[in-house]
Amino acid sequence: MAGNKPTTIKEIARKLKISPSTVSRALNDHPSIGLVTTMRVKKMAEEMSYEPNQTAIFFKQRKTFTIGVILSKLSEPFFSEAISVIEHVAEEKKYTVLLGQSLDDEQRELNIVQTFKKHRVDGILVSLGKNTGDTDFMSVLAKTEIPVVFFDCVPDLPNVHKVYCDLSSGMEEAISAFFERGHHKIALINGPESLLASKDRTVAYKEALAKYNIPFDSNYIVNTDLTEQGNEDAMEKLCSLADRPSAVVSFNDFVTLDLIRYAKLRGIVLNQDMYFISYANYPLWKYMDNPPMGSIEQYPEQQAQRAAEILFDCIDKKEYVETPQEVVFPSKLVLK
Amino acid sequence: MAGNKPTTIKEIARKLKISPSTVSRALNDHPSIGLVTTMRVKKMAEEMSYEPNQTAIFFKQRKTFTIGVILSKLSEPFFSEAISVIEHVAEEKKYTVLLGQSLDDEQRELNIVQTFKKHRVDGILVSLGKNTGDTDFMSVLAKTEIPVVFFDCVPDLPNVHKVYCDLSSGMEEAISAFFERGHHKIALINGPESLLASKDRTVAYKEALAKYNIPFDSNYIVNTDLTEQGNEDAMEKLCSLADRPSAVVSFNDFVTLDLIRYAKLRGIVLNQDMYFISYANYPLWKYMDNPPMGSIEQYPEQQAQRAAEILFDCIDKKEYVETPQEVVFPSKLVLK
DNA sequence: TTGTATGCGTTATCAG
DNA sequence: CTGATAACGCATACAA
Repeated sequence: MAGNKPTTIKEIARKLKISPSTVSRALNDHPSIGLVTTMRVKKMAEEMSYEPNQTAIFFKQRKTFTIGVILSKLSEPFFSEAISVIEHVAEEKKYTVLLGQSLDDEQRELNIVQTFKKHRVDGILVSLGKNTGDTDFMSVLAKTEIPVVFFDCVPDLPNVHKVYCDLSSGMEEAISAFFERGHHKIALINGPESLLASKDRTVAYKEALAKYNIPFDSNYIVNTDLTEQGNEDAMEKLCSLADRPSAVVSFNDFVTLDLIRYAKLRGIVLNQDMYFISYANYPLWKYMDNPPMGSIEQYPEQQAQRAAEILFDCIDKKEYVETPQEVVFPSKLVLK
Repeated sequence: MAGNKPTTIKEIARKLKISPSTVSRALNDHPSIGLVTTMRVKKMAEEMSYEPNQTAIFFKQRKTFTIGVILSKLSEPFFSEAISVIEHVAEEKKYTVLLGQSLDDEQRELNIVQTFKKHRVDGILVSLGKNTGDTDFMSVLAKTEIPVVFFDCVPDLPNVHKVYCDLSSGMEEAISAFFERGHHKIALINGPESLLASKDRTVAYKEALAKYNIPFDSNYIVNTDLTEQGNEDAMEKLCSLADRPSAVVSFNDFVTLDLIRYAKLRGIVLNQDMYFISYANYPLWKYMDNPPMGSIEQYPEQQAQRAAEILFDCIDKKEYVETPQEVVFPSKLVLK
């Protein structure tokens, strides 16, 4: 734990009796520097355990080789998988990842962006919080030169880069799977109405019902605030209907966990009295004795991969990203 | 998306026909600057939408207000919980978090440290990878002035700050719980032998057995490499013993998931033919129809909280951290 | 092939 | 109270 100040280029130069610029160039393998000099410099740098001061370099180059990632929370497997991919892509590009969890709080989200701006990140990847009203957030972001790519939870705006999953294909497959098995009373337990993701599910649900000529019953859509209590309440509402549904598409796997648990309390037998399909396709079902009928894959890795690639192409000023990119993956039902 | 270069202090100064230093001071509420001037400057800064260039400030102040966090992987709830706490503490101190997942690969771990050093992070929090031999990693880290605090997976070294969970108390409680229920054939499915965490478990296991006068049988300790296959192999080994154990302490909850699954395939009835207790206390058991007997809580939040606090105290050069801190939380059995 | 000079944006020191 | 100047460490245009 010696108190040595870090070595600088100047010191190497002095020791070698050459100019700092030569040292700088040698260290950066500048072609105009003689091989011998280069070697000498590198050797000395090694000896003096020189470490370039990146803060100086960042400052000078107006680049930080850092990207910021904003997502709701890492405890959701979707995001922990996504960030792993992002980190991996970043690593290959010699970039580092600054992390910000919004916890679905819009104010936090705004703070994170401000912090990222201060830190002069070279780019930002965002999955919007579940309660984010587009407007404020976007206006803060718009005022910046920093390239931004949205993924998963994307704003309903043109002129931004976004990568997301089309929920409707999965919904269609879910309703189809239910229908084929004779279900006609199919409910939707949806997230908060304010949420774009919820709206999309509602639209997709109605469309899919229509496709199979199942009449839409507004009692069959209930909302949850995604808390345990909210999930149970939603389930209770459905169960107490005179015409109880035999199949449920739920907002996501976490919600379904609560639904199944609650159903059991109510004496409802899973995959007999009631069938479930939810979004996310989390790995947890594999270990359940009695998993729900299916889950809809939303491809976190692929989304993250594409989003990161687009972001880096923005940073590298590739031409094609001058027009807003919109990449849509179809979601896909996976039967359990 | 205007191509405006960010405003600088100089430009504000020029516009106001005063010197850059005055602007700087006004912006920082320096007491020696007149109220009027301060106001004028701030107003102009606002108008020109001035944003301080942090990279310049970092450079000058030799501080980045960034800490690096190295952990094995975020898909483990332990770490996603830990990082949330860390982020929270960092946020309060106006710090940002740089993320690095080692994925239990020592080479990656080393690269991450190098990157963090380059980025001149003000401090590093590390939970060592499961396969990390202390030596290399530590020597890289030792050569740095950057304060480091280890948590959870800590090196077996003095002279470093570390926060971790004492696995033996939980083990003792687990063996006790088994013993009270009449089990005498208690096995340990442990992680790789190379791992400190494994060694600790082995020691604790033997000690606890001794306490209850249960003779130690070396056949009752089997190792897994923590892959699904490894877990199944370990289980297979135990099951094929002439004197099959009736109770198992396993490395962690994820391993137990595989064990239970495999036990079922073998026709072994959970909580009847065989009982399980594992480390981690992940929230998943709540949703299982037939959970294992218990799980041992390792307090990710508390560990992360203390580790982060100590790190920031190092950064702030609090006196007490001049001597290496060692904080140990007891682990605790939670019956399901 | 190498050296010299300059500037990135900010703040601290010293003068006024 | 305010202004001029230097300095942080590095990269680069220009000179030699």
